[in-house]
Amino acid sequence: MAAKVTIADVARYANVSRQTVSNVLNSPEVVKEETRQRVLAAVNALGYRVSAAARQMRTGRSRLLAVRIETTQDGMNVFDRFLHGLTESAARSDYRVLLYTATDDRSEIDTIDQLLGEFEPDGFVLTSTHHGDARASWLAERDLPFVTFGRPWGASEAGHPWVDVDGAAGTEAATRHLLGDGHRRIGFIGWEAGSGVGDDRRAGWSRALAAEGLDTALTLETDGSPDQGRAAAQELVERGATALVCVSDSVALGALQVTPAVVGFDDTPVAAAIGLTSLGQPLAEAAARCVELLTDRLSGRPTAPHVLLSPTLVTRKPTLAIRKDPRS
Amino acid sequence: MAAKVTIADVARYANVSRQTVSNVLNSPEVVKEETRQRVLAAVNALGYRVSAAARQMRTGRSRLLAVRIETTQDGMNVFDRFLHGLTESAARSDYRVLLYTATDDRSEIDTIDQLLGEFEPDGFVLTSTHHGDARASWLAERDLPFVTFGRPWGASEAGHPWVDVDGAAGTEAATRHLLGDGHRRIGFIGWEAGSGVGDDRRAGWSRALAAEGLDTALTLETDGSPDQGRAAAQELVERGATALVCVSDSVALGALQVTPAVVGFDDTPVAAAIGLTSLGQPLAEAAARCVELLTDRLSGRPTAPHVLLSPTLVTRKPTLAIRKDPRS
DNA sequence: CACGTCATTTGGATCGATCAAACTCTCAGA
DNA sequence: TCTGAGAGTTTGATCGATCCAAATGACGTG
Repeated sequence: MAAKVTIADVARYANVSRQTVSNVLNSPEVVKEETRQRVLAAVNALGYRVSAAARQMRTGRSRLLAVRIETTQDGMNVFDRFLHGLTESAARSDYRVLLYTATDDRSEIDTIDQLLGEFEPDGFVLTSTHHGDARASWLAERDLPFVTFGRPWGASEAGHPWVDVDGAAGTEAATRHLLGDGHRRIGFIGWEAGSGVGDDRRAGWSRALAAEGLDTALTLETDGSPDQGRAAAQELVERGATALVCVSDSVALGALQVTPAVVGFDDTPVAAAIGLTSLGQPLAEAAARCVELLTDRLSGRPTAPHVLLSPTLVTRKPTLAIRKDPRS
Repeated sequence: MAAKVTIADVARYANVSRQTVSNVLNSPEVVKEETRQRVLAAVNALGYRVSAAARQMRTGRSRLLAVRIETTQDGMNVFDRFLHGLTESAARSDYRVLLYTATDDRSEIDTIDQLLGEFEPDGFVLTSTHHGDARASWLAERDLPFVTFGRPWGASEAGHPWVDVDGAAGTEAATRHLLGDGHRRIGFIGWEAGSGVGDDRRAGWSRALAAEGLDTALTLETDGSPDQGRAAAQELVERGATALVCVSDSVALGALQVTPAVVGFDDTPVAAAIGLTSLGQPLAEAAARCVELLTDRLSGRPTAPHVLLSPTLVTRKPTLAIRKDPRS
């Protein structure tokens, strides 16, 4: 294990003071070019790296962003790709991602509170925003830097930077795609009303149909499971639907057992596997924007209030469908 | 933003010295019970939390574990669940997980080197071990604490703690399961020889067949894609196979388009979605064991050299199969 | 009653960086 | 020649915890 190289070692090696080394790294413009070169050479020669702990102690900045890692449920989600993008974008701005877990809003707030005392992350990224999100208001009250991936769905939580993907635009595009294929009776399988994300996605579908003067009555609510998706699809088909737009790939998976003209949401690996047309979120970009909004705020730059990205329809032909006679 | 509470504040409040507060938290046995109570009360009253930075500065311990977040490829992997388990287990031992990305072994080593200089993680968790893994030897040479999830496949990399799931035991169980269903000609679709994981999984299959005196010639190598899985399945079925054990769910997905008697590996969401029987890894436990091995080593306790866990066969009935006439 | 022992508590130094303020030159202008 | 400004560099203090060595106090013993 190489001995720790401190700023004092570099200073000695380059025949300058500690402060000058610090200046070379943090405010190079105040240092004479010749000195700067000499110090940089010393830094390289010794393999010096600033100690995050020491720097944090003095400046109060940790260069850490904290993110909650979500529980995976049925695994048909999008979080892991977002997290990967976040880690990469953060690294590009010299930030690192610190993970934590929580079971609900309340425990997440407790964890955030604890982290603030111990590791003092410079910023937080919240995902899965929802109506009456206690986390956002908690952070906002304390004036702590954070971004949400997911817009604030309640009025009271507005006013913080966020990044989101335009679900309504997505389902609208999906519905138009089905209209283009000649479908006239297109249903929507959603979640229970009241979820911001779900309602938004339903709105896009109904907007597209309304624009054509078509029936927007063919919609049902589910708990999001494939089973309920299948049941809902069954009923909607009986009521005359020939195609279905779904609030998620999970629901779409069930629907696909009833009819092939189905569009899902999130473009999960499952969609790719079974040939389900689905709406893909630009997750790497969403993550990059989150980091951008946060780091702008952290370095005092003016920040965009929010960013709304568009999903992309990924069209596929179903390769798998319900097996009528399950053997083995 | 609540003002920072330091150990000195607590000391003043409880009418003791800083050191006594520190002792209450770190070596309670040297403090008189009554004092201990008084200090703890002060800690609660003020909401004191140790500053990780200050502690690290003095002790050299960061209470951080660093893990590389893998790229997701086709998303049919297991890493996100492992990572979640790791974060939870780490938190239970008062460690936090720090993420980083890397594109290959070399860049991962560079990143680790950099992290060591800056954030000084106390330990590392390496995943996706392989033959001639440069990362493990690099860390071992420097005597840095790390665990791998995945055993060391080369002789030279042995000697560090690891946690792994017994792939051979898994495929052996899967093969026996198929034998129990009456199959006699069971094929194996694997990866190119030379990958430790892949060879191990093939070995379990061949062991089970050999034990019954059956033919172990029905095996092919692929690049792991569903397409090649499908092609391999086609050929093996033509050569007489009635059932197939697969090295991954991805390959199995392709194989399932040829015959329904297929077993995959990893029990990914895709397997659940399409009703693919698959071998599930005990990821939460694997993660917990990784943390255990690491923290044991970090606190000087004797550590188990390694841990080998068994996968579980999750049997399902295919709900989806190849669609003969793809409409829409 | 002085003294050693043990349990408990304390003050000062320290980790490695940055802040704030002071210092040293050099050079232009009075 | 002296002064002042400005560029460039240095010194000392500080962030909040823990290490170390030493002080304090209670208690039993010869």
